[in-house]
Amino acid sequence: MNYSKSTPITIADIAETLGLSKSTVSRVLSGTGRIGAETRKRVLEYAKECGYKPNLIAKGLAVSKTFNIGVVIPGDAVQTDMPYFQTCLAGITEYASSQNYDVLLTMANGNTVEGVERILNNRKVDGIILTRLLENDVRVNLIRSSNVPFVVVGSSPDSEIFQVDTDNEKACKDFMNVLVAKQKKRFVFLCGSQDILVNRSRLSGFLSAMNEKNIDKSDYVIFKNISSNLGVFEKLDSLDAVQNTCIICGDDVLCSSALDWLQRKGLKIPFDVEIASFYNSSLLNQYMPAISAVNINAHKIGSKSCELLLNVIKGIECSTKNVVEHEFLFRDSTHI
Amino acid sequence: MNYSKSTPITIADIAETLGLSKSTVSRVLSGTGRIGAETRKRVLEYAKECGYKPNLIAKGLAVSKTFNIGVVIPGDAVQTDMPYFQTCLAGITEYASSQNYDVLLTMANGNTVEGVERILNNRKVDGIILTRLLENDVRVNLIRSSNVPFVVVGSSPDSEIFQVDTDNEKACKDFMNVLVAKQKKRFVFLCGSQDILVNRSRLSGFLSAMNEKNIDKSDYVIFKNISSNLGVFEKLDSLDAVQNTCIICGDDVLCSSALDWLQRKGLKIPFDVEIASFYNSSLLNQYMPAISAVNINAHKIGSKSCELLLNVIKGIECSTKNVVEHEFLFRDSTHI
DNA sequence: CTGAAAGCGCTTACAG
DNA sequence: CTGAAAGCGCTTACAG
Repeated sequence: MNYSKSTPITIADIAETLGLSKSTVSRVLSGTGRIGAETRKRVLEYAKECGYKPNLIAKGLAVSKTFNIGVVIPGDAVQTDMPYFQTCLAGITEYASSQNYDVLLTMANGNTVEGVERILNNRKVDGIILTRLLENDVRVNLIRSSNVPFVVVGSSPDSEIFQVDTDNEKACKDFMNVLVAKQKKRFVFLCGSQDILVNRSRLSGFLSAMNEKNIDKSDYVIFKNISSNLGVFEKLDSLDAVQNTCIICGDDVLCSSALDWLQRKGLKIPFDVEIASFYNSSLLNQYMPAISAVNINAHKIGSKSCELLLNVIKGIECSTKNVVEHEFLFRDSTHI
Repeated sequence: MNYSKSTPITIADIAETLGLSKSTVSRVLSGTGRIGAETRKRVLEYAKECGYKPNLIAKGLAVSKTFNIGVVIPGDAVQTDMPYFQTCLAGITEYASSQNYDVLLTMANGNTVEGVERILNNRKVDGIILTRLLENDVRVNLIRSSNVPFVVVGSSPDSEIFQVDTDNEKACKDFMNVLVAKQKKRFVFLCGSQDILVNRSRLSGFLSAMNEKNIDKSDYVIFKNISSNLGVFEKLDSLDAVQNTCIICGDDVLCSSALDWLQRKGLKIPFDVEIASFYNSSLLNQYMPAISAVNINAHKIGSKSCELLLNVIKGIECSTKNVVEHEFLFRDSTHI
């Protein structure tokens, strides 16, 4: 009965060898209730000595908690989104561990409930983080009706949903304002599908800056709903002159394509044309010269969302909108 | 006491309303022990009717299981590795759910024990999948001494470690054999760091094919330990003639760089030079023409490793080496 | 075939 | 400040 490996030590063991009751041992170990200084010391010392580790499952059963949070990430993330979600996930797991919580992972393909349903039925989590909200997301209804607390990574117009995101509109606007202030070039804005919320925000941000700075409509052109490499090529080919312009890319995929196009044309950055992106991911890391971009702190978005969730779980009053700061990277691809 | 939301129904509830003992209800619900047909029917029907869901935590406490597996993925995976691990993870989670298991995720940066230690201390998993083995991996010692079953995604010389992987050497050898049989070109092999096991295997595979087919040493050249874009450029620049060669890339990053170089030089694939990669990931998806490559089934590696782990946990005798089949994609970048 | 009881490892009123 | 007891929701010998 002494194989420490096969039978981890329990509170009962400690109580017995110390001649105390389980209640007392439990209380000092969980730091609750008033305990004699001497007793506390003995228990603490012995617990450390024998390497006692509480059984969280048992504790959970007793207090109706799991000390797990469920995280659902898109299983069908295209290559581009992945670095974002992966970094987010890193932020989440790090914060979770710091609070002695573990992460139960579910991958959901599209607007599918299975994974979330499982996690809910199995009752193995105290709360859920949803990392990509969809239009009419069936999963939020499901989670809601289960009464399990949840937060969303991203933005939702639903003001009752706890959410954390970057203020993309403001970020893009401010970024453009800096650019506009420092130079007089023609802007070409390449933007992705307007079905995606973040692309809309970026477009709004761009436009706000143009309006605020009174940029003449003839001094910028916007291409939206671009969805592919070829789309970018096509749009850029359609320009009468590209010299002396600054290409603004809605995200780093579009930016890669644009860079590809520039290279084929033999145009030099930033001399012939300047270029910048509204999202900086590792996709852009390789490029020389370095690309100016808005830098979104995915890691922090992750940890913040975890912190928020844990607070909601604890019943702490939380604000529903949470924004994490972005930063600007003005590098060699622009004259700033 | 009737708020179905706040208090999920338990076995005790069922037993009471059916006038049975908890034991009996438990037995029919878990399908163990002999039960009267009539009783079984009543219980099953009522359970379904009231939407009974077993509390896995409680069950786990009773039977000393968690119905969770821990998966540790590299937190510092560079962009290239990520699609591989992400796909693997998808395979793991899918198989796990099919067996009513959940996945506890840990991200480990490099040869770090923290995450694994947590997962072990918290005793929330029945087994662990390690998705990137390192030289002298401290984590395997840790896991071993904890007696928690584990399997590794990848290959290890340690024959006591349960592992699942593609047979990279064989894959590359066979791939080259096909290429050699169909054409007479000069081969240029670009290979990554020889500190990484998989790169060694690929090199061996390449060499085996060369030897087996009696290719003269003057008909191929090998560049190893290439670690960057520039490395590739440098090596390729050093060639006296590149026309009429077939470039074999050790992985898809090297391949991207090579493609980049070819484009800059204005060389046309497959007319001026052919090219193929020993690993096909989404990185290569974009290219026109499509790149011939060895296709590694990461999803299957994931699901297989999960299946293996679950079998090991059950105490089923398992073989320690497990290989999952690869396939060849001969596409337009080669004349096959 | 079914039930009463003890147990998994913890917590927490309730007494004292 | 400490302990005996009941409980979290399940399982499983042990009887019958």
